[in-house]
Amino acid sequence: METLRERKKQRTREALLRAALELFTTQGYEHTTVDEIAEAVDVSQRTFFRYFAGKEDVAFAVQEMTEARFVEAVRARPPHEAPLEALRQAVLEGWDGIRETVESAVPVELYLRMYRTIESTPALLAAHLRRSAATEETIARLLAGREGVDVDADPRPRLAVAVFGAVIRVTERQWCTGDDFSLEAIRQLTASHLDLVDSALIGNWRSNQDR
Amino acid sequence: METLRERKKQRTREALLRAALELFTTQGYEHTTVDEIAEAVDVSQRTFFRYFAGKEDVAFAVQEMTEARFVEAVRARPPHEAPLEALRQAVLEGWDGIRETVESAVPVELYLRMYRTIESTPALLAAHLRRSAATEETIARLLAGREGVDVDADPRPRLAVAVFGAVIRVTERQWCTGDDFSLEAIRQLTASHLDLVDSALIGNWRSNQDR
DNA sequence: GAGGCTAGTGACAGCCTCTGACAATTGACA
DNA sequence: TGTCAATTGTCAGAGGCTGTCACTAGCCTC
Repeated sequence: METLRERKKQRTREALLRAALELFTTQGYEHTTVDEIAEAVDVSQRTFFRYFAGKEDVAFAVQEMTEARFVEAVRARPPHEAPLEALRQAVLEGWDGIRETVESAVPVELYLRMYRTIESTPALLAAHLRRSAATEETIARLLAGREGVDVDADPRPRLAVAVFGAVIRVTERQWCTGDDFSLEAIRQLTASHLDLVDSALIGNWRSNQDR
Repeated sequence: METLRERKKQRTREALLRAALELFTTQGYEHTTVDEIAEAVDVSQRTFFRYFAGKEDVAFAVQEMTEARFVEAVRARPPHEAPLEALRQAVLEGWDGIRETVESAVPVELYLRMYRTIESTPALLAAHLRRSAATEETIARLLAGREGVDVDADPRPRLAVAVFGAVIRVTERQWCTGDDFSLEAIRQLTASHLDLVDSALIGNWRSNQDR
């Protein structure tokens, strides 16, 4: 981003992104039109579509950054680590460094608000789940390669990653519907839920009601 | 469905459903317009929207029947059964009786084709995942009630159901991308994957490469 | 069995998302 | 400064979806 042109482009994109998230989180995704976003930044509607593939695309622009970071974190885990342990550490790392990951684009506070908007907007939740599925496929291939198994012949990598992803989704959902929207809260929930999986799968929930 | 009016309505709805699924599975979901579906049944576009909330809605009309059957199957499982065992039996029952569930609306063969179309169409896959999430919430409440725990205080019901759902999704995906589209194949895959979960979570995939 | 009532329908207009085509503008660079 | 290329605005249009309104066909009562 050296030339004036590139800087201008960067600024337009960022302005569109912030305006969009601000509008989405305040008046709702469905009740925000693309014209409105473009108008807020004072560009034509056509220009908006030159920067983002669609209304949905801009809603996930920041999530995309965090997902990429997560994949990289997994890739960077030591190879001797057990797959699920690597995933666990990678997510927790992700939450720890969420500020550095996100703040270059938008304030973390806006990111967290958007996170909740996604979860409470059917159309966005659907897109979020589809995106998660795609990420899971990436991770499954990553882990399979690391463990030296064929991802298409052995279903276990995909199964493990899918189970892990399921726990993450339960966590997200509980955080969004709870009342503590702090960063610490979701980090805590993530760790706690990952610890609970074994106990949950046993299914004898009545005996040890220590929670 | 006694009066002539009601029979006519029923026939129109069914005709729209079959025409839509036929078009979706042959020329693709995105490349099929609502006008086309309406035209195939010789009604106005407006009439289509009186029977179905939208293009997406008609694509899931049959899935909705099978999901309802699944929820009922879970509800009907003996109360002493462990949660995950109840879910396992319910899905397998679902596949066994899929003919009776579906055939009243469309041929099973069309249903299975649509299943694959959903999985390979991003927009439909997203909707499918969102719908699955909703079903999982229902099941979680069901199991929690059965086991006598509070679904909002104890995350384990939701965790268990989410893990189960994750396995089902991996199964669906593998079936759709495979080459054996038979009913028996998906039933077999379901059982096999459910058996593999424990082994997958251990994460030591290299040692016993018996699969 | 005639007439009123109502559900179902078609026709039309309009909003919103998204895309293609073309012209105008603005920065880059010699 | 003048030329070139990138960026943008304007216009047109398809497709999903909704509201409105008048009309028709089935149903119900007398």
